[in-house]
Amino acid sequence: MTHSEENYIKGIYHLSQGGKKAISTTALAGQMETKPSSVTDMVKRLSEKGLVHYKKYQGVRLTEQGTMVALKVIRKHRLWEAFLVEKLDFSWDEVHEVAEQLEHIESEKLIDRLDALLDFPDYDPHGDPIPDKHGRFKTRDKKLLSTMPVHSQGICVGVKDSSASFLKFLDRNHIALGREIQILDKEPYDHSMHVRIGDHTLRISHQIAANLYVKPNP
Amino acid sequence: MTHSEENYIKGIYHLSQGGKKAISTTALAGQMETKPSSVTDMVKRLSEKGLVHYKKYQGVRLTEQGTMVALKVIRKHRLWEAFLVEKLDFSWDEVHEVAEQLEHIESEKLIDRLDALLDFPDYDPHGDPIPDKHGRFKTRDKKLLSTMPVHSQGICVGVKDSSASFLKFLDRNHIALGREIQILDKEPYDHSMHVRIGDHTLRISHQIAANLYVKPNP
DNA sequence: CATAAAATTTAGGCAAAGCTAAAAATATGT
DNA sequence: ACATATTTTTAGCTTTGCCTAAATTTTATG
Repeated sequence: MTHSEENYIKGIYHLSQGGKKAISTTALAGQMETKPSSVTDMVKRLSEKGLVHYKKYQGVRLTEQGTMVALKVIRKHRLWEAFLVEKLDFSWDEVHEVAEQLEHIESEKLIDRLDALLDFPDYDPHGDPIPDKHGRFKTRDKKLLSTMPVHSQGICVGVKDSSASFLKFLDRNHIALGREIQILDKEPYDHSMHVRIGDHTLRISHQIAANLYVKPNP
Repeated sequence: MTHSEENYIKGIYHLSQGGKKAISTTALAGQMETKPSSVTDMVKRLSEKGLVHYKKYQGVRLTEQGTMVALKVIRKHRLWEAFLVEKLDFSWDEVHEVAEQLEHIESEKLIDRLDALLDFPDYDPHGDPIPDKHGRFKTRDKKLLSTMPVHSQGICVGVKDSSASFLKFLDRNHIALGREIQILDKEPYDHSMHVRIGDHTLRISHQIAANLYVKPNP
């Protein structure tokens, strides 16, 4: 498997999340930041290797085998992110780029030892689940902050957008995974909200609330 | 820089060790396990990028810039090897392949943090010096065991051949870096020798002795 | 339902990195 | 010194992965 092939597989997997319909060439081109014609080329190669189902003009879907490849790459990516944060003191907005490179290193032993070194973590620094070596992972009860009712509260457990700019915004506002968050008030007009994080409060736009996952308190 | 370019630069550096003469196309092809015609192609590219001096039929030499690139790749390679042994319990015969991949990861921060995590090691698991971030490294007083006189003794500090088979041989015979070694006797006929390692003795062929570095006791 | 718009594929090219076979330059041996 | 052997380069082809432009298929619209 080339790096490029692995990246396409991962791209298809991400676009497929929450829906098992075929992914369009254009959508995949968008994800991969490339041209549709390049996608067509690659998708044919992947199809010949049995990693995707592909019929002309019908879009693309991962095969069983392709899904396993995707989960392996994602496992590596997320374990490396955890390593960078836990062992090398990277901040959570710095890890993605480096993990994009590290995820292509081929060594089962390496990744299993890394897993052990980190004490078999279930989630990466952004709250995304880390598949185990068989591709299984824990899903957790979480909702976007924007979907929660006034006065409800919970624990911040993940981000939907993991861009550096969003993560830095969260840092500046003392919002970190594991923190308790409570919705004090919601503004119907623009859907902004007033929240309490730990012991101080702030106003949050809808865009922010729609990218932060919270595990609601029962 | 592509991985392939980095590998060629590293290959030229290794062949240049102990001698500043130009490296022949054939020699480099041997090192890179490729054909001379492929070497010619690559060497032209590297020359255009200012990484090597190259004149047709005259062989190739690293420029100042090329040498810095080589030292950076070697630094990464050796730091990763140290990491694999120290933190992930790899044995010294398992690290090379994985480090060949890891050495191409591009992130200054990553490599500096790794250096710190390992407490700024001077040598890798095979006893080779690790260049610092400016390309400087410590050389140490060492001789091949085969060149040392009868009754002399010293400490094992490195290997010339770091193939898995040689390293496994050393393991099986309780020869590890840091161990004291003493030459009890030399056989003039085949240059084999009788040595003491720690508190037991064994017979060693010339081929073994010619691949083990020892720091002689004064 | 015909036709325009959008999506997709094909065709043809390019650069990297390799290969083989042939040509050219250098080295070697008598 | 000259013929031969060896080394090195060139030329032309392959694959991967991308591109643009053109052709084709699907979809959407009046």
